[in-house]
Amino acid sequence: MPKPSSTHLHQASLKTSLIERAFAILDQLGPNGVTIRAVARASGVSHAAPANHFADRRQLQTEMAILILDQLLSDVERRSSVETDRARAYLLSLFEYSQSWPHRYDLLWRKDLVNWEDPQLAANLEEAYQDFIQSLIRRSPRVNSGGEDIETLGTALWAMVHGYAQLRSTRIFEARTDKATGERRIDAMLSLLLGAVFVHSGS
Amino acid sequence: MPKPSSTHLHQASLKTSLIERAFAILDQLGPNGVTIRAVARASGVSHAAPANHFADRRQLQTEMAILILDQLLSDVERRSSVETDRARAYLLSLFEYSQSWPHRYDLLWRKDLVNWEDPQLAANLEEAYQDFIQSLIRRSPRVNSGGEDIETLGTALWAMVHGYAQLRSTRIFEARTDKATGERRIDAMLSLLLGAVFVHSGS
DNA sequence: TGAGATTGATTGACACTGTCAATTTACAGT
DNA sequence: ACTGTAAATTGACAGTGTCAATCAATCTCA
Repeated sequence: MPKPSSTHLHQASLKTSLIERAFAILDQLGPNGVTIRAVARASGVSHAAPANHFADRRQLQTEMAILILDQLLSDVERRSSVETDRARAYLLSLFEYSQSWPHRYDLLWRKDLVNWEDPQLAANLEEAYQDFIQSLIRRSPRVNSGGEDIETLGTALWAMVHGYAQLRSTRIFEARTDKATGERRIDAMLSLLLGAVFVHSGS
Repeated sequence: MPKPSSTHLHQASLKTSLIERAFAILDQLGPNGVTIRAVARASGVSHAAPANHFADRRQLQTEMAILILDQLLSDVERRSSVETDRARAYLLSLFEYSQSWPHRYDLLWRKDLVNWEDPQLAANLEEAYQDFIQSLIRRSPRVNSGGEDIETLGTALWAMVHGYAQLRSTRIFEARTDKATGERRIDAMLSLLLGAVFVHSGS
C-alpha cells in the first residue's frame, strides 16, 4: 500500500516515471535507444536505480510491451464503437497504430527485447486474438464448414496486415510513409481477402 | 586483382572468412551474437581487423543480408524448376526459408541492423519483387482490369507470408516450430487468397 | 635492385552498455 | 530509541563499437 507521497525524493513512484521516460526515448530514438542507463539519466536517478523495479532491461521492455498492447486494444475499442465491423476495426487499428507509433510497434514484436513467455503479455494477446476470431465468426456465421476455415482466414488477415506494416518500413512496398496511401492499400487487400471469401460462400 | 595466395597470413582473403564465421555465429546465437569482436575472435584476428573490410557493423550485416537474399532467391529458382507455378514458388520458398534459417531471415528484415538504402540490396529485392509480380500476371493474365489489382494481390500475398513467418516466432499463431503444420497453414491461406481471387474473375 | 607508398593487421584507448556487490539513506514498526 | 527493510547510490567488471597511432608486408615504379 504505497502512500501517494514519495519514499525518497520522487513524487510518483519512480517506476511509472521510468516507464514514461522510456516511452519518450523509444518514440524518439527507437528500441535501441531504450537503455537502462539512458532511462535512469532521463529520470534523474543513478544508473542502478531501475534495477529495483525491473530485473532486466528485457523486463522493462516487456512491461512496455504490455502497455503498448493495451493501447493498441483500446484503439480497437474506440474504432469498434463507430464502426460495426469489429474484425475490420482490429485490422485497421493494427495498421494505423503501426504507422502512428512505428517504434512502439517495432518493440512489441521484437522477440529479443520482449519476453513473450511472460504470462500476462501472452494471455492479453491470446485473448485479443480469440476475440478477433469471434468477431470474424459473428460477422458472417455461415462461412464454410467448421471453425477451421475461419481460423485460417483470421490468421491470414492478421498476418497480412502485420506483414504489410513491417515490410513498409523497409524498401519493398512503397517506402513512402504516406499514411493515406497505405490505408488505401490495406483497404484493397482486406476487401480482396474478406470480399472474396464471403462472396465465395453465400451472401 | 588479388592473387589467390594470402596478403598477410590468411589463405582466403580475410573478408570471406569473416563472413563465413559471421554466418556461423548468426545461425547459432542470432543477430545479437554477430558482434565485430566475436567475428574477429572466431576468425583468429584482432578486434580491429574487420574494420579494413567493413566500415561498420551495419555494413557487415548489410553484406550478409545481400547474401541471404541471394540464397533465398536461389531457393526460389530451385523450387520453381520442379513446380510450374512460379508465384507459388516464391511464397513457399519465402516461408520455408524463414523456418529453416530463422536467424538469417530475422536479420534480413531488421532495419536497424541492415542498411536497406544500400543500392545493391534494394535493387536485388526490387528485381525479385517485380519478377514475382510478373509471375503472378503470367499465371493468370485475365484478372480484373489493369495491373493495379495484381499489384495489390501481390503485396497481400507477400505480406501475408512474411507476417505469418514473423508472428509464428512469437506466441500468436501456434508457436510450435512444427514445420509441417506451418506449411499446411500457409497452403490453406494461399488457396484462400489465390483461389478466391482467381475463381472470382473467370476460370 | 632499391626507395617510397599503400594496404592490412595490431595495439591501445575512449565512451558506452548491462549487471552485480557493497554501501548508504530513508522510512516503518515495535 | 533501535532495528529492519526497501530503495537509491557508488563503484566495479566484462563486454561492445569505433577511432588513432603504429607496424609489417607487399606492391609500384624508377
